[in-house]
Amino acid sequence: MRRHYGHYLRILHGCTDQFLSAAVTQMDLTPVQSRVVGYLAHRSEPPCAKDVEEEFQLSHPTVSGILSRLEKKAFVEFRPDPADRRCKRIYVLEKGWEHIGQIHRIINENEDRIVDGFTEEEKQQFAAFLERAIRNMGGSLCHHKEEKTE
Amino acid sequence: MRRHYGHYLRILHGCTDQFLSAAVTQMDLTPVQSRVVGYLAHRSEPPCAKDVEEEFQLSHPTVSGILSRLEKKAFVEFRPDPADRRCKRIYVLEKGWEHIGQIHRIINENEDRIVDGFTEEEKQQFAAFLERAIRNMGGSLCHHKEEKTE
DNA sequence: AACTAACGCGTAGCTTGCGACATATTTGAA
DNA sequence: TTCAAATATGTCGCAAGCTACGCGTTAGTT
Repeated sequence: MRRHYGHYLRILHGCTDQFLSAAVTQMDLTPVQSRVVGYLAHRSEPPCAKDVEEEFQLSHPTVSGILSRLEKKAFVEFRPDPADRRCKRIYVLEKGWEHIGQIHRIINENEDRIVDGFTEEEKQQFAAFLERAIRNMGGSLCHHKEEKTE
Repeated sequence: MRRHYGHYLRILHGCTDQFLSAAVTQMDLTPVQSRVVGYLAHRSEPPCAKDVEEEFQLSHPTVSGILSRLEKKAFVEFRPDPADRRCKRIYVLEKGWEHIGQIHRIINENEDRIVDGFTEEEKQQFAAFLERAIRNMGGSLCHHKEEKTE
């Protein structure tokens, strides 16, 4: 029996994005923007654009656009790295910090919703399947070493 | 332990799209366009845009754009439905039929790659997890009643 | 028959995704 | 030291995703 993993993945990704969208628009953020702010905030060292690219497996023009829109809305700010003038370090500003708690809450609710009704074992299996599939497709996972906990 | 299903889904969707992209660009198609042509071709009745929206769970402006680009490239053609003047039926043209075999082959290869190394049972579980997650997020699956087999 | 609601589609304007090309900086090797 | 390669970013132009709005057609109600 032929299954449609790619088709399902496309649809599921769309649903989760829509769900996230509904919850973060009130903060003047889009789904990806909220994820990026969440990532930036949990890092102890202010990352540069390249780090965001790797974490989210996105191309640099994509990340560049997301960050510049976050800058325009005063969620983040760029400051040159004195040690390497090619990099621009990304600093989360007040407007970003204000919403961090809610952003994490919303993202966590979203995660819980995806696997609602799953047993703990099923959740573990699902995550493992996703990781295996990502590796099959040549993707990589930066292992997200929770530098800051809140 | 907190897991990152949404993050993983985003990345996995990106990887599969890239993989598909590399394989279908030679036919002058994008990943979504190839999936849509595949869908249109396996239907016995020429569907209208609304059917595509439901099958792919996409908004109508998105589908409208995809279809008009396929029309511009002469993969498909629109003809008014005499019974309902609101609808435009979508007909696959020669240029579309030429590539159908290869499109299905590429999509199937893609599916196989996603679950490479999975046992039959794991494949079944993975598909079931995806379906459950889609329903959790309010999505629906048109049950894809393979009208045409080739 | 008339009117309203639901439906299918079109368009505008935005964000997000990409490849391709260009620029400036850093690093490493000759 | 010098020069090439690798690195980080900028920008352009496109496809794909959305919401919000509008327009004509169909269907259902009275």
